[in-house]
Amino acid sequence: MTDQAPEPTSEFRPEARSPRGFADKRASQIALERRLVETVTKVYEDFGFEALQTPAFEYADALGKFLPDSDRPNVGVFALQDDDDQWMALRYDLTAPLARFAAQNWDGLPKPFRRYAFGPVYRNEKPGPGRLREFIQCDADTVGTDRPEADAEIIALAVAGFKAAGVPALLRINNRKLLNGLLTSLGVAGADQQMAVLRAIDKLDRLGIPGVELLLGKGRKDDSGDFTKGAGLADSAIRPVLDFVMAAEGGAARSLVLQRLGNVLANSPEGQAGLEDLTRIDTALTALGVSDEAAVFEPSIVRGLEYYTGAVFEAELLLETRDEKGEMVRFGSVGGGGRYDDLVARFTGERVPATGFSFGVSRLAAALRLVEGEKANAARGPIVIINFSESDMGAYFQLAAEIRAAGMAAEVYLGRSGMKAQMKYADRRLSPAAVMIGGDELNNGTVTIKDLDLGRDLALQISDNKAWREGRPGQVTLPRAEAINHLKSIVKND
RNA sequence: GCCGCCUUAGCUCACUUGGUAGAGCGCCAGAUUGUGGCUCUGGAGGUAGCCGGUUCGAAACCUGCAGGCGGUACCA
Repeated sequence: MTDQAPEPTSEFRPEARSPRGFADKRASQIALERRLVETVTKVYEDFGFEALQTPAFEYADALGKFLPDSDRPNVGVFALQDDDDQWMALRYDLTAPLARFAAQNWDGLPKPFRRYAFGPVYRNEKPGPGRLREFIQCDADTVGTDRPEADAEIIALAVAGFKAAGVPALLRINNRKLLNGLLTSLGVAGADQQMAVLRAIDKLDRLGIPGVELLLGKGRKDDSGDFTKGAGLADSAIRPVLDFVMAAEGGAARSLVLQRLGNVLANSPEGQAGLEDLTRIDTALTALGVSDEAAVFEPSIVRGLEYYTGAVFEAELLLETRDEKGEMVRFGSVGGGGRYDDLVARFTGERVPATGFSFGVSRLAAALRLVEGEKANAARGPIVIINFSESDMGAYFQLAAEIRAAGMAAEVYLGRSGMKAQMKYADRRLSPAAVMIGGDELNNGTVTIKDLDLGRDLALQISDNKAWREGRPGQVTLPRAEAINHLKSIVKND
């Protein structure tokens, strides 16, 4: 075989693409997500939560109701069968693994057990904008106390987390007991009808009162002509539900919402129990310094249907987000949580009350990028040492090592392009400075340092190319011994 | 999952009733022996999402599939 060239026709060339719903992240986004995780976990630690990491995979039965069945093992989760035939699945949140961990280690844990966790979770479902199949969450949970004050503390924690991250957000709080009490007092008994009513209530923010009214009754036809079957409530039952849902109208303070709900739920014992919980949450929140502007009661918050047993809460972003075309982008909630008293019992049979909050790091980062723009979070590059000649490589590396030892990032250009391209490279990396050690500098014992930010600013006033080139804006030549100090002063001014 | 719209260069988009493709931006190079911007010049880059059909001829018309967007359902 003399011809070693590959035969293009017989070669398989895969298309370079990322899997649907999975995305690459570049430096600026990683930095932003890291910043969010760091600030939020700091707040969690200040509240006395300890770190816990659990694996990305769990046995599928530990993840709860989305068990892979033999026909469709991958609905909702990414599941695979281990070599011992057991089904494993990638976690879809951080709460189910916590329940498993708590059940497994219960006797050895200090109780109540307070832990935080962060990391990627995976959901095998239809992706969309701001909705990926892999994303980062950051959770804090308290396991082992049924006090409403534990819920209040979790809410205060979430509020503090958003505040520390510099993100304006509103926490909206409800209690499942209110919803259950309402349904019972209206005589809505069937599980299907209960769920239909809850789903209708959940859509208040999107469809408004008229839409909810239709969904509670016969049903609703949407813009695309699709018909959604309603809950089929009688008119006499729809009215109290609407009264209930409207209790928070007009940005009412927490105490006023409680008062209004007291009237709607006057003859429901479970509803009264829920109101008692919320009253204690309100008292605790006030003591913790969480105002009515930061956290409100909102009876239309429902969240997951078979999961939460008491308080539920959701965080809404108070920023106007627009995409590149200036179109409004609707972000869903950027965090949520609530009380789940039955999760650990799935493993032990013993009811262990628990409550927690999940901070939607990826979604929040996506929203912030839209608001702040790509450039705001752009990562700075290293100081770039221009490469003139193979034979002087030693001088370049020596300086690079010195710069790093002084605590700054540095890199010797290792491509094979000419000087112009190297300057362009440094520009594109957003480097603070480029350093030149050419023949002239080596002969004279000097270095030439160009402040790229300063040069960029000066260039705005120069239109003539010759003046730009010969003026060498932002550039100085100085003794080699002064290089580090000069670079320090440039980097410090960033 | 269901309904609707869309898919042409890396990106944003053109191409009068079917005659095998263009622009702007970006990228690379030169003008400028060792200088990122500006300006000018040149260059690379496309099996028109994929498969089939209609036709002498399809980017354009039709079927199917895939992907994207919007709505709806679901959302631990």
